[in-house]
Amino acid sequence: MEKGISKSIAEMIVRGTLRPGDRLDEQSLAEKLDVSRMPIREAIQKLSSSGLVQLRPRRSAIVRRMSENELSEAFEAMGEIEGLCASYAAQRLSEARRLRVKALMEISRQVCDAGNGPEAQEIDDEFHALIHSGARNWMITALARETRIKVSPYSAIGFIFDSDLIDLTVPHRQHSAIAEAILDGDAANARALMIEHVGHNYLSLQELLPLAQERNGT
Amino acid sequence: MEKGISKSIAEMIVRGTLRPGDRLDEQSLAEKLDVSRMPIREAIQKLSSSGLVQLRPRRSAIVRRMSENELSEAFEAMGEIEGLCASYAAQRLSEARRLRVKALMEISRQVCDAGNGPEAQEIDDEFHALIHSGARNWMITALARETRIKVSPYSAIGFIFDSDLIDLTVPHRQHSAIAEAILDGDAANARALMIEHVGHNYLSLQELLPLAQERNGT
DNA sequence: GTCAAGAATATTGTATACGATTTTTTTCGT
DNA sequence: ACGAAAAAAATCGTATACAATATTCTTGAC
Repeated sequence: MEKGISKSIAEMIVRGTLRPGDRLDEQSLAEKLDVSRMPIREAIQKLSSSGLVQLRPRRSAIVRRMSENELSEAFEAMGEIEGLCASYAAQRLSEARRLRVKALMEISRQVCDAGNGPEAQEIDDEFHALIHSGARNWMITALARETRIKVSPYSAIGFIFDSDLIDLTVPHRQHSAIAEAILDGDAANARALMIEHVGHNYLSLQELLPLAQERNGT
Repeated sequence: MEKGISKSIAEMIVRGTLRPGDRLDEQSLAEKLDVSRMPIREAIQKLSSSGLVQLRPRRSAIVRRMSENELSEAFEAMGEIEGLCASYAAQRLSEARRLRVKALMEISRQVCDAGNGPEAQEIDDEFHALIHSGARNWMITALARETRIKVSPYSAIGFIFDSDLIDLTVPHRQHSAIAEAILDGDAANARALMIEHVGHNYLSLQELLPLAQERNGT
């Protein structure tokens, strides 16, 4: 693990080990990852640019914390970006990726029937990543990925799919509809369905966030 | 200038003092900015995340260099993002910003008549920044700004408006049309015109880049 | 018992130092 | 004179050290 300090820290944030508002103490991180403070500092700088971490001069950096408004706007932005990806993908998806989309939806159906939450989580990740890269524009792909990462500390990752509160058939049906539009080459529909999908995720999150917070004691 | 090392370096890149492919030697930068290598290293890390700088393990970082394909896709992405901003701005622009847009277009007309290149450059910057923030979504605004920065080393900044090869009335007319659509609340039109505008900028750039390269000896 | 001020502690920001790796220069053989 | 190998120089990556600032703890007055 010589080469991945910022990734290690990013993972702690995305996985929820470090939660929004938590201080990133350089020394304890240095001890935990068994390097000196310098690599930690550089990693934190990088993470601040990627938006996961908030720098405060002369004080500890903290995990980025979003207000309700900011979170709302973040999801609005994510809807537009992912919608853009879906629209492009509908027009440009490679044959290899078309096949993968079809296979993924079949797997998704089975996982959904089995009620396997963690697996559904992974499928959701791959589905969106597939559409990001399917846009066939490295910068749009990068924007979509970065946007997802910024939201991830608040988003589903780690507990939404994990809980019994969610009906797995809902995201599955939405994914299916998006996949169908993309495979049909219906760009406008793919975009609209994706925006709706992201919006729905935001509503789910609003319901579940309070529960998660009381469970963790934020 | 105690607090702005990464900004200093970013400016050198955006202004063209450092050009794509140039090495970012830590020691010489440290001497030039009169600090030790540590702050320089951290600044470079930050810039790599923002996309201006390309990190190469165990070798000097260099100013990000884009292939023709990458540049083309970058402009495509920029068109979509700025188009999105224009679309949102058409629906949400605050009264203060509406007034500023009107004032800016009047100034633009005068500057255009006078043939003042550098001034036209500044107006272009403010016009786009105004639309970015006019979208009233901090994340979309941030995405648009970052995208512009990433492209800036290749983009107009520094020599397009400066040259006699460009007809200042073309961007002026395009800006006017965009402004009109936004002020009319015509989101679809505002987006379409903005995408066309960015596309036109890309075409101009393709004509001018070879000239700039031979002038600078890349 | 509570609040404030000052001392002690902890933490960040930068400099210097040194080992590791890469790049350049030199040297030697053909 | 040209090319390859080895030595020298330069440069990056990390550790340690120390100064500057923030935070916490202690002490004392009301």
